[in-house]
Amino acid sequence: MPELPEVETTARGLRARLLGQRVRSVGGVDWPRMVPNASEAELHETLVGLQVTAIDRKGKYLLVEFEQDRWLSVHRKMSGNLLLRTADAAPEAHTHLEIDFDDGTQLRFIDARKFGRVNLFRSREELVDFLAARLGPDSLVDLDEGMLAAKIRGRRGRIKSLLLDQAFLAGIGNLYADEALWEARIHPSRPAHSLSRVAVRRLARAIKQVLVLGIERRGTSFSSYRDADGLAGENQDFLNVYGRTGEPCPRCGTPISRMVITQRSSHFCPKCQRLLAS
DNA sequence: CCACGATCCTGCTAGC
DNA sequence: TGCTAGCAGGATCGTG
Repeated sequence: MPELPEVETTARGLRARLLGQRVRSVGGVDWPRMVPNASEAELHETLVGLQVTAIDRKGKYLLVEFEQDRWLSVHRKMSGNLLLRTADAAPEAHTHLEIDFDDGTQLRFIDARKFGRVNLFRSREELVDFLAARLGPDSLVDLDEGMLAAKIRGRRGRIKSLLLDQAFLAGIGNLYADEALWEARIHPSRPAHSLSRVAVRRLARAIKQVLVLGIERRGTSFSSYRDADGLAGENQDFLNVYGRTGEPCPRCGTPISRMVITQRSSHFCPKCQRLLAS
């Protein structure tokens, strides 16, 4: 599942190879639903001949800026990958969009589950409105203890649910939420407003830590995630709780528990992460 | 504000 | 071995 570290890793890979490249053609759209606001022909007509001027990330959205204030946003949801290949490389299954560049590089959007989405924007304002309607502050760039404390104030929902809410904080998904809560020793079901000031500080630091380490390890390849060059990350070798139900907590040895919160499995240590605690 | 359930998809796995 | 049922998950929308 691409979350912030996986999107950031991909953005870095694409930036190194695509900045300054000019679009030769856009095609391969075989599932129109994945591009809800443009047809393949519109994508091609809008982007052909334009240079890539920036690659950015906001939350889990990858953003590509072209000349003439044109933009693409890509959300990979669960199984989507963006891969750089040469145009004559062997085709890959589940490819739903191909962008060819002047130097022979081909950017492929590959997504077995077809949940991913690509959107075209014709101005920065359109893009900013789209993102503002969906995303809160970025959990890597904007997060600090004071901001988190202010946002948590008065929120009675479970802390795990809040961390998964992209309008609350953008970029955290199920895996990094579980890892951050374990690191901060906070039970995922704790009502957000019940966290002490010290606990909020631990959480802010833990979120930053798991995201930064995730990026240093080039993402978590738990299932299908690959970077722009098709390589797996390494963070899956360092997980403390996610997907480790029944295995010993690395801190105290207690078997890791699993429970469902907001329709999603949560992994935590029942001893280190008490429901009634500071 | 908050919880819950349904929806979208298909690869994978557990179980028979 | 071969089949099937169910799970996995991010975002969005509807209901209570």
